[in-house]
Amino acid sequence: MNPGTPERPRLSRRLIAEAALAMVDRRGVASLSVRNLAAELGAGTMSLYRHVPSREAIIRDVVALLLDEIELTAPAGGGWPEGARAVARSYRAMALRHPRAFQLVAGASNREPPVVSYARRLRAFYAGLGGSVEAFEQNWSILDSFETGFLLFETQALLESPHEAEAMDAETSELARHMAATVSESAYEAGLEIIVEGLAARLDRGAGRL
Amino acid sequence: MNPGTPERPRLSRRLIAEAALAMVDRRGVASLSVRNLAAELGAGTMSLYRHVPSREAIIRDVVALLLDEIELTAPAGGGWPEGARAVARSYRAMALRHPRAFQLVAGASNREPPVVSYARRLRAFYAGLGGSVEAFEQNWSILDSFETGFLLFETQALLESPHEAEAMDAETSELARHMAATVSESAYEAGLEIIVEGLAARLDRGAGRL
DNA sequence: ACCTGAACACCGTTCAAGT
DNA sequence: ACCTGAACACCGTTCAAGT
Repeated sequence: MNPGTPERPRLSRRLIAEAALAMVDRRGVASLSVRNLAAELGAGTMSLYRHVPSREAIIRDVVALLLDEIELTAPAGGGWPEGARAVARSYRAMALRHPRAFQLVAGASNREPPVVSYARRLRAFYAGLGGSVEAFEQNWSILDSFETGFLLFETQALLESPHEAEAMDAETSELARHMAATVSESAYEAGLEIIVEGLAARLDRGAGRL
Repeated sequence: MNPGTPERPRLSRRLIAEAALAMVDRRGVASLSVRNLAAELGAGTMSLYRHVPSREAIIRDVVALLLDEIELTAPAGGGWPEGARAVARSYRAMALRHPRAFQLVAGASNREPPVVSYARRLRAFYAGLGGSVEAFEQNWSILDSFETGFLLFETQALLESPHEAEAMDAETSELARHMAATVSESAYEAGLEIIVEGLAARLDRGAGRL
């Protein structure tokens, strides 16, 4: 049992990613430094570089963890619109679980391996729903843009406590309050409905090709 | 005329913001350091702090410059839908002029003064169009989320040269190409049309309240 | 062979010394 | 009074010295 040695689990790329996500969730992206992370893991700074090539790679791994939390399941027989709604809700649930980390998802390039592999999962999911893969590929960016943009605003609003009305005049703080109130579950659902119905109508008219 | 002294214009908050935007446009957000910026302006690092309180404040000023580039004008008599389309196109034109800087706009909090004052301009613009200010406030986040999310993807795609297919297998690079192709002017117009029409239908049904 | 401390080239910002 | 260089407390990463 080697008593005296602390029971710290052995370093691995996965463990580093999980600790990084926990750190971002707790203290924000700015606090994620290789040095802080190593200290948190009880390791020397350079030991992390045995498992991971750079800070950027750690962030990519965090994005992969977050995208993996999105569940791709839908009620049977609902077709692609019901599938799109289910994914949108699972995406939002992930964002609200990780409001400080969500900006990493929004900022991730579509070229990064974790994003590409999420796109692959998503395509297979739509194919399994009986939808046209081609239609999915032509239109997913419209729905995804709305979801990502909305959740970026909503997670930001979530993190800003209302006590910040310090140096604001009455009209400004009223406007700020109004803006914060427009990002809500019902607004998300309303936008989702408009786009899903709009895309369905376009596809029915055979105008799905951009 | 004081010959021998270089004809460098005197430092000001505005000049610093403009130089910062130029630097981000040219070399990206990561390159924007107070030290680099001061060197570019031919000043000592600490001289900037006479005009601006922090790096974060400089970034806020850059966001203000970018939001000021969005033109709020619409063809007369078109009502709010025509106004929304005009703003959306002007927003996109700004984003494409500043693909590297756009992430600063997307990442800006709705609480920051430049964003609040842009919201104020926008509200006045819609009011002038004869639209209901209340309906605008209830629904702007849906349209704005789509636009911001889409432009975030499009500006990212714009900056990634296609030569990056290095370590990708054939299927992955094909998927990446597909994803990049879905962010285009016609996709933006399609999404815009779906949302504007959807919001118009909701408002006609009196369901504008979220 | 594997691990990691020291060192390098950067940061943003404080503060006191310079004019 | 105004300006700013030196210094402080950080970064990510390289590299060579340690085991």
